[in-house]
Amino acid sequence: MPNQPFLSAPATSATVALERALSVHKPLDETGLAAVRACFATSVEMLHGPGVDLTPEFRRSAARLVVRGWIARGAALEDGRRQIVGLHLPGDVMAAPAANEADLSVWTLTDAATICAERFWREAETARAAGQGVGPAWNALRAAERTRLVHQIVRLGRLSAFERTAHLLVELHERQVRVGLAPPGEIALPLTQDVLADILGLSVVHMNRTLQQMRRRGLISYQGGRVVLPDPAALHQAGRRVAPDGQAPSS
Amino acid sequence: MPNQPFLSAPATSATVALERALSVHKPLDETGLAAVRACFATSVEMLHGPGVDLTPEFRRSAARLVVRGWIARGAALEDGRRQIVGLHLPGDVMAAPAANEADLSVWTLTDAATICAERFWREAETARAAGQGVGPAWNALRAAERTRLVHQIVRLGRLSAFERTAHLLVELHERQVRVGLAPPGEIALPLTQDVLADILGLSVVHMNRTLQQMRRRGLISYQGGRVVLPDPAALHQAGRRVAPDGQAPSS
DNA sequence: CGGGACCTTGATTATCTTCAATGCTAGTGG
DNA sequence: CCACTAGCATTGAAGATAATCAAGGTCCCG
Repeated sequence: MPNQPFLSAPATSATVALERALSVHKPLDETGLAAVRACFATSVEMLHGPGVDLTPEFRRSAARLVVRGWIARGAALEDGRRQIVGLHLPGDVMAAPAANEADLSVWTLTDAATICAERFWREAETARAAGQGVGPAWNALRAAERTRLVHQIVRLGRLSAFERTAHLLVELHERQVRVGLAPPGEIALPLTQDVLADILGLSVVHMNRTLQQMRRRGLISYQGGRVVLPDPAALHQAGRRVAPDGQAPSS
Repeated sequence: MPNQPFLSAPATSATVALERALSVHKPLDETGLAAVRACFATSVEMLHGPGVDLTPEFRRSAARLVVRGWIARGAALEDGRRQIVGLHLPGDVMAAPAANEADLSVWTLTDAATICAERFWREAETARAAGQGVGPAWNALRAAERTRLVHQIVRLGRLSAFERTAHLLVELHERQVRVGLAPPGEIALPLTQDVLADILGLSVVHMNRTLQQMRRRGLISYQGGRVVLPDPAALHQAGRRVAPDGQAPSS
């Protein structure tokens, strides 16, 4: 259990995922591309094992780019309950939990690699205020992050366990397909049901049963951290309607 | 039911609440004060009745300052379910729902007055990127808004109805006391239990019973839109622990 | 007085949690 | 190679929490 981060080779291509994410809004030209890369030129990738608290990293840099792996941001209550607020995927720029979010922490869910993004953050924010360069794209990324928070609230507040699950999977699907992390109809999901439960505000047991229900209905199938969505549209529909407790088709 | 907004006198002092909110971080000097006021000098206050959708207003201006009244931002599902994502109080600057938040809407909960804040928004964002003028204060306000979203997620995901209610009340209390909207130990709460239920992801019936429970335990008392908190610390505690179903002390 | 908005109550049902096992698989050390 | 363990998925049973359904009740207002 490597609690101690390792250093890795200086990474010039570590920004590939970020470049893709920014390009979703509008493809970056050569100048923009170079500017983004320059922000990470002197930085060194840091490797983290799974289940590692990233708070120490954030003490040194207030923003980090996810190069590889899945990272969770969430709160842990005194009595052991845990709520994951959002997920960070490769290409995401994570801000350190703010001072008024002292109860929040950020930790790795899988093996992961991150890199300091303070310089990029500053430059992107400036560009945003000016509406120049990566500004609009960066703005779109930040807006998408906020929208995900809002969706999380609606999920937890008003959707049933079944709907929540479908809704989350659809969101992850769109998010991954958009930046090329997964082909259409598939999701990379290297998460235990335990973690999924903490995202969706459910108990592990109920999470398990809900996933079984979705499999029985043929909405999903999965193995080894890879989820297949035979009919994304149907799943999308399931995320916005109350799911009647239908009979299992098998015998 | 005035669905049509009225115009009111040009408002120079409409920014009082905003000035207070900004000053929480660091008192504004004369220059800063003047700069803020200048952003609203030529604007006209707009009056809205309760229960009015503000989407049309946002079509004309992407940001509005709440001068008076309570405003909700939330999503309505096709089948009638409704989840309020956040509340806007006097002094808040509301951004129009983003393009990727098409399912979101903003509506008044009480009589309200708003004013266009596009110019202020632009200037504040510039100041923020530069770290000058109202930049830091504006940054703090925006961070606080994000923190409230996060808290909302934790509430809905992992707190019981009782805890949720306590947690929300504590948050509203701190928020109002900070900007002088309520004296310590009190909260202005001009909301129906129906609306509270839509904030906390509960049914109206259960909302009602939960509030009764809190009253029976002496944690709150209220009448006419004004909640009294005899012991804010106890309420705060109630927001972070599972509430055992104790007996009512009366009789 | 009637109507509407809101609060309250009781009874019933559904959803979800908790508790307690069991099984499976991969990794580990003998 | 095999017992041994740890982490994860799964299952059944029981219980808690919250939703739903269906009435009343109160207050205010036209």
